[in-house]
Amino acid sequence: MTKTTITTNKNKSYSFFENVHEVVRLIPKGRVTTYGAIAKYLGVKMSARMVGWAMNIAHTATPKVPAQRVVNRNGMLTGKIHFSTPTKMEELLKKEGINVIEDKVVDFKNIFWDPSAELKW
DNA sequence: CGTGTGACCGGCG
DNA sequence: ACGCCGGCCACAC
Repeated sequence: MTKTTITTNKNKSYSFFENVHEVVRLIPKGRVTTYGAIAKYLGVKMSARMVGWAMNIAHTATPKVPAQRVVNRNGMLTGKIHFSTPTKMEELLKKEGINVIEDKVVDFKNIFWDPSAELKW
């Protein structure tokens, strides 16, 4: 669905968005990652903003992208505002076993999942 | 077609 | 130590 026509043609080169969404979907349950990590994995570590922008249309992407597993460098749920409800992101994370306090992931560095380190190409 | 923006990150003052 | 500003790429208007 979603005839938004990202690339108009079925070119083999997938959009940057598709790549980001795919990586986010690869995040194991109970783990979180950062925009910078995803950007770095995609080869654009400097452009972490693009990852965030990709998440902006995450709700339009299919299948649903677990954007709740993506947080900023500080482990804070920066993108929770863009969810259906401001607390939706926190609830989803808690359901996955991730404890969230003050919109921040508890023991973030411990449950941090680096695609570059785990996937290693 | 050109400009602006965007859920960030990192460096510099 | 804190605050500000620049930067990168892609999409929407």
